[in-house]
Amino acid sequence: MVAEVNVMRIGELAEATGTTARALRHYEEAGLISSARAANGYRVYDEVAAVRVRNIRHLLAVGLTLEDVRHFLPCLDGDLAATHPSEEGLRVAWERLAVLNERIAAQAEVRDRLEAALLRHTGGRIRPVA
Amino acid sequence: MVAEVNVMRIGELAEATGTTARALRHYEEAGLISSARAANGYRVYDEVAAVRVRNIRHLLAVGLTLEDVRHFLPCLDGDLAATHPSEEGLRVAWERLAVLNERIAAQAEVRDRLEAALLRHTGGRIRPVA
DNA sequence: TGCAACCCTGACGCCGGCGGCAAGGTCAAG
DNA sequence: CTTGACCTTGCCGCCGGCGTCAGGGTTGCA
Repeated sequence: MVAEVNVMRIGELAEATGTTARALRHYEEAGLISSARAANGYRVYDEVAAVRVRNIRHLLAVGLTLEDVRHFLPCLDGDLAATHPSEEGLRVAWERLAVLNERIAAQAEVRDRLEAALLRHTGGRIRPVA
Repeated sequence: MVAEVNVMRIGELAEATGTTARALRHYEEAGLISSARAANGYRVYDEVAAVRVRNIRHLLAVGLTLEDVRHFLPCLDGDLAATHPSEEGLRVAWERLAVLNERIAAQAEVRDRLEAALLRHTGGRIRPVA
């Protein structure tokens, strides 16, 4: 018997993965997911797509960009946590980590300057935030 | 005797303050600086403008936005470090500091997640950044 | 006289991940 | 038949601080 796969449309997939139809179309436009089409033109997905989207969302949530995620294409359909990521993926992720670190450091430096200036102007007395 | 003030055009002011003519027009458009006009339509500035622009740049450099700087308008023409800033200015600056802190914290959280994920995938061995 | 170096206004581009609207087509339920 | 909930493509908006054209005018100097 051929098991009928759990066919879903974009709205269902969005709800199942905690995102929106708009975002899913965006991921498709970015080349991260693909879709079959029903006779009426509607996008049709199977349950593997849900895994894929959840993996994409996970990678985005840890600070990667859509461009970065593209390098993870080969391992998006499995269990990301269990899968041994490709050298490519690791390299991209480490680079992204470095970028995040730089960005955070730059902002922290700015923050420190502002804080120092405020402390000078308040004579060192601590001032409430709001 | 009426001391002739050091009249300068936008290019000179830009160079004197370490910025660009485009930025100065932008500040003017944002209502942060004003300019007199020569007969030919060129913007004309005095040396007070240079102080003002340097103060603006300083505030931007410590993380304020152009919108924030607007609240400092009354004290932009003097020595910012020596001037006692207005309650208004202090309030805005403390709020901005809070915003910066939140933003940095959010990004740091993301960074930590990515780092943790990478450390898991490399078995805890430390991996070089580049 | 002609050129280079200034200046002007107005307007689009950028970066990223979508949100949201317009202007439709599709389909099941009542 | 109609309503309403879905779906489609396409495109502008956002946030911020400008960069960078385009398409002009103005000036000093050789």
